[in-house]
Amino acid sequence: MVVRYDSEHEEALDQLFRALADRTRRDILRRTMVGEASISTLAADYAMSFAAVQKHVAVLEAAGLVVKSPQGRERVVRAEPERVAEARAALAALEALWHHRLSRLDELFAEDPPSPCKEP
Amino acid sequence: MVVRYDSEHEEALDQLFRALADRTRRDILRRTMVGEASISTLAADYAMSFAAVQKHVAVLEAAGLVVKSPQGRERVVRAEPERVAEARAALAALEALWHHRLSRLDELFAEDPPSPCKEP
DNA sequence: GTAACGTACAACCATTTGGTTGTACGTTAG
DNA sequence: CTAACGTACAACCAAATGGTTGTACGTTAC
Repeated sequence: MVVRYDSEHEEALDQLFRALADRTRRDILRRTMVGEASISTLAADYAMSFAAVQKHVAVLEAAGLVVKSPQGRERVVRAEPERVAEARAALAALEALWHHRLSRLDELFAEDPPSPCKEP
Repeated sequence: MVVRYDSEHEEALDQLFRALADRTRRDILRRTMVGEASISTLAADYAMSFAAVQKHVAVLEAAGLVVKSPQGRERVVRAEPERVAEARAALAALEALWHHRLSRLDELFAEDPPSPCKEP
């Protein structure tokens, strides 16, 4: 386990979190979580050009958070919840370090009973 | 509950996820989760200038993921696990939409028993 | 067949980001 | 006291980001 932190995985996390760091993209993600929608349907609700929304969807797709599939003359977008779960797992791993730290502190207390911490 | 999505909260999430979208910053976060460290201690391990690391710490601090406190002639950095938890909660909320969708599908199956889906 | 729709993609622009170097300032060690 | 250390901050630069408009192309409706 000396691999430190796998560069590919880190790159994937960069993409994941960057994709999540935009409110329009998070909103698209929410909407496509609830149910799939075409790009133009999505675009209709934002105060920006169709092309801009198209780019946001592309960013989400590159991050694996969303998949586009052709359906008639439109492309239908649906969210990929597993990918969101991956991001969440990465955060959980971060928090785990904290808990590990706490348990190290516990160890100190446990291994050091001769410490005179009793009340007088 | 018509507030759609609170703009301030969304801005905070933008900052949070953007701060997390950089491997150096995630690494700093990991290290300061395990135990606090001075900025120069942190900087020593990266192939970039001290000022660059200083900026990364500033981004983490602005996102609330880390706090700096003066200690002698150095500034000691420690992580703020609650903030990571907030980001994780936001992702969990996203995933919850997916589960909600599944339960809606369940409702359909439950509410629509007369649907003639039997095999012939 | 033609018009309208939905999408893709290129070119362009302003702003932000991630990095650099250089300078200044407080604190501690010797 | 002075030198070295740790930090802050400004100015600058290249590249990425988030947006625009314009053009082209396949599909559907009529």
